[in-house]
Amino acid sequence: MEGNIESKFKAAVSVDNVIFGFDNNDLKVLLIYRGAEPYKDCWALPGDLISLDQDLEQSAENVLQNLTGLDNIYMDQIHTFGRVDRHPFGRVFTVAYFALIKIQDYMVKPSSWAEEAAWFPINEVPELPFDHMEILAYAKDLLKNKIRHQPIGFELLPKYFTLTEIQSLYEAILETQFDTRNFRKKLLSMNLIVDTGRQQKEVAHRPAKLYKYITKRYAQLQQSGFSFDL
Amino acid sequence: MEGNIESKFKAAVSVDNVIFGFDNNDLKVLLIYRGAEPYKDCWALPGDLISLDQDLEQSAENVLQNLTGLDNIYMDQIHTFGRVDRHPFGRVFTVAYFALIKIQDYMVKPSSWAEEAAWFPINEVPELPFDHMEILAYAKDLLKNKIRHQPIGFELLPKYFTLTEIQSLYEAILETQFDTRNFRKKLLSMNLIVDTGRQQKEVAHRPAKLYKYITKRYAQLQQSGFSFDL
DNA sequence: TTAAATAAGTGTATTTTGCACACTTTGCCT
DNA sequence: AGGCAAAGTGTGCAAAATACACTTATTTAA
Repeated sequence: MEGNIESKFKAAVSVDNVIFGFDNNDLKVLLIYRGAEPYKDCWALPGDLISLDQDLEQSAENVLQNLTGLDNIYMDQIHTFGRVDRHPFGRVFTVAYFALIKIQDYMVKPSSWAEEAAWFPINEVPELPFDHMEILAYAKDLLKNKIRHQPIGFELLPKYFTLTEIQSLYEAILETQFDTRNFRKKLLSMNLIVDTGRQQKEVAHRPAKLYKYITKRYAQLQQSGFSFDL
Repeated sequence: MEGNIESKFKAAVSVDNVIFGFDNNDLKVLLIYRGAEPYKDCWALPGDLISLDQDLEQSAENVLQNLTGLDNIYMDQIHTFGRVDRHPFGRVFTVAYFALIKIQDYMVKPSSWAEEAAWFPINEVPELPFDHMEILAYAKDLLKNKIRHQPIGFELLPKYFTLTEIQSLYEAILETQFDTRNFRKKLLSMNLIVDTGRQQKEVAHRPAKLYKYITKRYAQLQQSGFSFDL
């Protein structure tokens, strides 16, 4: 390293993840219970300081991986927060990410938790430390916008899902109601999901057909100028 | 400061601005000619290291202000770049911003330049150092998406503009052609711009009407569930 | 076995929006 | 006065969005 950088410019940089899940018609966020200062014994967004030999993206993935044991997850950078006084121990910038996970995949192996963690319905999140409330607000907003223009809702659903499930996912996130017939017509006309021939089991009513999302299809369609919209 | 942060986490953070302008039917970017190492004597995005007592947003605004003398400019955070080896002198994260300026306002007082700077048409940008090419690509992309859903195109035009000007702005950024009649119909139906009664002067053909953008109107309409789309 | 309960699934008519398309007007210049 | 250059303007057709209500499949309890 030839021309070193003056220490008056040196700050810490962290990543914070807003991890979304969907379950029982509720959009949920995964929070951790802080075991160390500052803000010990508070619920907060999972995050970590970035060490100098780690790429930014990599750090965000590591936080997720350490917490959930999951890999190959949809993640997206949200925004970077850098108020001078946002951290009580010194100057810390934080780069916020969001991740969408299939909550069912995660629930089955909670033994991998490095720290105490819990899912909170998006409207029952406790007061969060630092500027995490602001980060969460940004994340919700981005999710709302993104889900209408990109087929990312499927990341929150199990591999096989019903049309009712995806509709209520959209309704939960966008905080609106859709007409069932119109919603289905539009969704199916995009040819991104297919009927698998399977059915729901063990429900106390007419079982719904199970569909799956065809990842490749979207990539193909995009070439031809197709744009997702719901 | 009670619990200090270990120095193994300390990196530098900079801001880099992608400053867009529109002139002569061309979308342009403002680049500076670097007078210092690294990459001395290269054209690059204007940027600066953030000092510890400065908020992130503030730093981005300062870079713009120092370069152009302009204030109250539309700016937006794009993305943060944090590859380990992106800077040859050490670990430097950079937060990229974009700014939209009325190029005419700027052109008249180039004396305020702190460094040598020049406008480059977006398709004639020279090879840029660091990951600035990647940053520029992100910025173009964001601009393309944003301009279709938010009335930010006006930030690139003079206070009074013609319908032809705004159409060619959209055509330049989106790299498409619009039908004049349909474009005008849609734009005018949003009630965001009004005919000022003024006219173009000193053109060798029928002078066009001059319109202006009503900032307040958009805020009002948003309340009523209106969404901008072009 | 039958009836009730629950959610799944399905079609049509109307309104709105998007899109294609070509000629006339205004003012300047020579 | 005639030519030039860009501004400005309306209609018809096709596609998409919206509003709207009943039938079907399965489980559970009488």
